[in-house]
Amino acid sequence: MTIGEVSEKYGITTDTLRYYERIGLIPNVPRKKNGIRDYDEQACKWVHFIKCMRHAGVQIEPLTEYVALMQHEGTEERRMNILIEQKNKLLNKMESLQATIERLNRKIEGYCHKLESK
Amino acid sequence: MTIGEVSEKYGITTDTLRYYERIGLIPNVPRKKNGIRDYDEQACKWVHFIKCMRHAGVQIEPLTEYVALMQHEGTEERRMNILIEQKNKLLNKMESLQATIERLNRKIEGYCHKLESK
DNA sequence: TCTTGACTTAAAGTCGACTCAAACTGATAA
DNA sequence: TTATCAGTTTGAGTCGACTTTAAGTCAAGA
Repeated sequence: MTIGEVSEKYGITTDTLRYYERIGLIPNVPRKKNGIRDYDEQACKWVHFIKCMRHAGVQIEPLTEYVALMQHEGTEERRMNILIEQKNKLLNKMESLQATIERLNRKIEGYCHKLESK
Repeated sequence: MTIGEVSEKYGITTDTLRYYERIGLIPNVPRKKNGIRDYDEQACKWVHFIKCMRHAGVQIEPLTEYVALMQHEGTEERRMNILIEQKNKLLNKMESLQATIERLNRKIEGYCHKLESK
């Protein structure tokens, strides 16, 4: 799979894909003889994973750390801890998101009444 | 209330409070004769609202627009629309957050089993 | 009176995360 | 054969959201 196809498939620009690879977010992308990227299933899975995490707002740094650890055995516990920490951050976000949505709903309700009664 | 007290109360640096005011996020902050800010209840409410919204990731631009509209009557519908749009964005975020948390949970589960069985 | 500390402004700097530009290669279609 | 297109690299530029800095004012305490 070329970089263009991967870009299409996951909705990430080729620039960003190359950038991610450069900083160590997408490991082991195979190349053809001429140096052109030829994503295999593994690489695609990484792209998908990273896309998902970034979309939820997980920072790049913990992700690069996790990806780096994946290249070595015996790092399972550290990897898990990274995932747990990030999950907790997302849970906190969920809460404040929830609270804010409710707050917005109350405000919106208020406007509905005002506009109706005119 | 001085800017220092407001900063303390809401956990926002004085720098950020002044920045917010400059770009129109906190309207009508009263001043003493010597030009020093003296936040009243109204101003504090704005600070609280903005803090809450920013914390949930609402962008500054729609917030400045909303704040600006609040200075004029007859803009209720436009204000409401801004709030609705932002709420929908937050709902989308919630969904992808939810999905990502579940994904992380499954991965973490996997590591748990691996580590236990050692 | 001197110093300390909280306040003031406007402009420049920083940070994370891309995004674009320049200068290149190599394959294919008109 | 020319030009078009997808790909390559590295370094610089951009964007949103602050954050720091420089250069000052003002009031209170030692």
